Amino acid sequence: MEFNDKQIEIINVAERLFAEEGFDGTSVRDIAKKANINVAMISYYFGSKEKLLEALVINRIGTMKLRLENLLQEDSTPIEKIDKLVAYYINQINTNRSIYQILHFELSTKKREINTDAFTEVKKNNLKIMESIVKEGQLQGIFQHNINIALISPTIIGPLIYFHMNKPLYVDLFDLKTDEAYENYIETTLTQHIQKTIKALLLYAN
Amino acid sequence: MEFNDKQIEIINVAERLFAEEGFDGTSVRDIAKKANINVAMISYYFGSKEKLLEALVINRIGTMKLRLENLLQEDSTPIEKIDKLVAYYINQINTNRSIYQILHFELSTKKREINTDAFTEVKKNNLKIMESIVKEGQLQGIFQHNINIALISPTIIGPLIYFHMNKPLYVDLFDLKTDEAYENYIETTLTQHIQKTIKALLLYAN
DNA sequence: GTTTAACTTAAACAATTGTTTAATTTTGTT
DNA sequence: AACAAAATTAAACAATTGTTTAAGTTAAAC
Repeated sequence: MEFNDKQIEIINVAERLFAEEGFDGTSVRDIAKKANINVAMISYYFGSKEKLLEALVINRIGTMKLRLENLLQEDSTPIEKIDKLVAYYINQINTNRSIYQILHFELSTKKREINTDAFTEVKKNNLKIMESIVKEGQLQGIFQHNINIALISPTIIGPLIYFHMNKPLYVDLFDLKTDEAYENYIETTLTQHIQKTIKALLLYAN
Repeated sequence: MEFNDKQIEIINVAERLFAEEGFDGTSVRDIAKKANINVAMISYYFGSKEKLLEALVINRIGTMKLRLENLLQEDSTPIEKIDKLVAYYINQINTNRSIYQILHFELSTKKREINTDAFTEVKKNNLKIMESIVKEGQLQGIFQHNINIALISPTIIGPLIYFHMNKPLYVDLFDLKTDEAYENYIETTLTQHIQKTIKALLLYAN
């Protein structure tokens, strides 16, 4: 599906508003106003508000496909690969924060039936990559063997999501007065913490 | 604030619907119908839909206060305490799943301004308890020292929340056909994984 | 038994919702 | 310049929203 400039603008505005106010908390008139278009254009271009959500989801997931294959081909150690993978995950979620927020809400509620197969596919693909890295480390005798590989992704992404969910708390605890300080904390301290956690699990846990 | 039976029933129904459909996705008529009361009763008892949400939040957080002090007083090892704490966290979130779902959405969106100070307080209290356990372990020379204690809670709760968010994925991956199998997986395998993760972090990471 | 307060109801309220209509303007093609 | 298609608009639409009203019923106090 190809979108023209106006459609892209509508999608961008919708993404921001759906993430900030929720799908049901956003009216088509809100979107129209912020996108400087007439309300009717949403139905005209997308058919309905719900189909706009679909278009948004499909469009964003399409650009979300991880290109991690190069991580595998590099001749770095499994540990280095884990570090890179974690950093990549975190960066991925941070740069696509809005759509993750939207999708996670939609996944958790029974309200709408949006097709998240593509989202699931992305996750299953990530799992495969994780699997190959861990097994390589196990073959080399570095990583432990009793590892539930499918639970590693939640152990990486979960803390980040939870951190975002409780932004006010952590802004307070770590004195992150500006958005920049907040983002910086995630990129440095939180990323390192998660890397350390995953490596500890793979290297030492029994 | 004391509630009579009818008010409690309204709050219970509202909790379920707000969690399942979102606050904005739930109409007062939906609540009234499921609670077998007249719509006007909601305004009559709570003032407004939004104040019903407030009442719900306050009421639930009130019963959420952790009683973990006994964990500290017991003469068990720091490692045992960590295991117990993780299990307690997981149980806590599972038994209060709906209100957590609601609160986390409200925390992530700018839509409404609900007072989450009590929620923050619960978390800060949990952090204190975590701090005392970790420091005890460090004093005994068991736990590592370069630990960011405030990031341990996200490392426990995050994976669980993420697991719930992606229930369809994990039901598929682990073949959890019934709700019972799903709950059982969390109580056993996921809990153990998280315990293992935290212990690895505390014992071995550097 | 009467009075008062609390509860419950159906109906009405105005505002907002997503969507459609029909008319007009813009754009591109010949 | 003439035409057709696409884009844009304001207005209208029916439905749903949260809340209020005013009349009614029930329960408790005296």
